[in-house]
Amino acid sequence: MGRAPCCEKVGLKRGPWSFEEDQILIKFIQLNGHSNWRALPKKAGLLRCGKSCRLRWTNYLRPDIKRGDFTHEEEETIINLHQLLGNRWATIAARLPGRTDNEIKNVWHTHLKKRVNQNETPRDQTKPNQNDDNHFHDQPLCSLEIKSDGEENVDCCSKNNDDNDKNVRLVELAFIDDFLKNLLSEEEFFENEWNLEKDCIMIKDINQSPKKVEIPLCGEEISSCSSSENTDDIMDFWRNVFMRDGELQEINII
DNA sequence: AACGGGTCCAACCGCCGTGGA
DNA sequence: GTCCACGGCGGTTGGACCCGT
Repeated sequence: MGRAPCCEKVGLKRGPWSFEEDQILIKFIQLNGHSNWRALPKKAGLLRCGKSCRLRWTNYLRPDIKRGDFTHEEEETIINLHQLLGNRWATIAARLPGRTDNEIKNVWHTHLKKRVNQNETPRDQTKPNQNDDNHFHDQPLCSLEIKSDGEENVDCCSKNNDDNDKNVRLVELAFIDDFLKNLLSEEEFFENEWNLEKDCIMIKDINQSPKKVEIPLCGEEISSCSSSENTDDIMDFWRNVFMRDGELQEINII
């Protein structure tokens, strides 16, 4: 017996959404939020399954969705991040406010993939796994050392950075997005300004100006961190990020 | 105008991770 | 520890649209 369907499909409408359905969904979410997608269609009076409602909202109806053609900068960002991250559309989308993973996935398959294939040089083709979506995982870009006394040291992107600083920078940015999203709400993440400093991320909270929060990038000494996160939390977070994303290639017990 | 092939993109499907009971 | 519900994600599909013949 197969897995039970995500929702009772009998009697539910499928296919393209009508204008009226869109309006019902928008109004309901504006009034009540979307804490429970499964229950939402029933409460809102929509003959759709919760998943369909969530998809419609996140990919089309959300007020912060940016419509229209991708800019050249956005396309370059997608190409660069895809080269590093593979088909992790949600992570790539996090670097492009207003763009959805679905949209990025579509633009990749319809435009960018062809362009990248056409622009490939013989030198690129000599690199191993160049065309493999997951080749990023073949490269140990980060390491975590756990010393015998319990002290840990996350060496962020310490490898492969002599020959490609740009790529390393992009990897850092991808990690930082995850990092900040873990700390901030979605609104804070997109509204607040943040900069990558030499040893830390500086976040300028626009709602509590001129407060700044410093978050160390690596396992270096934390001297001026005003965040509520303590060292252990930060180290745990980075370890979890690396473990989860598969980037952690080494755990050295010294 | 009609047809057929190619392209685009919204929507669906199924799997996975997570958190609560 | 196990089960289940749920949200999120990436892969895929199908229909609308475009364009050349």
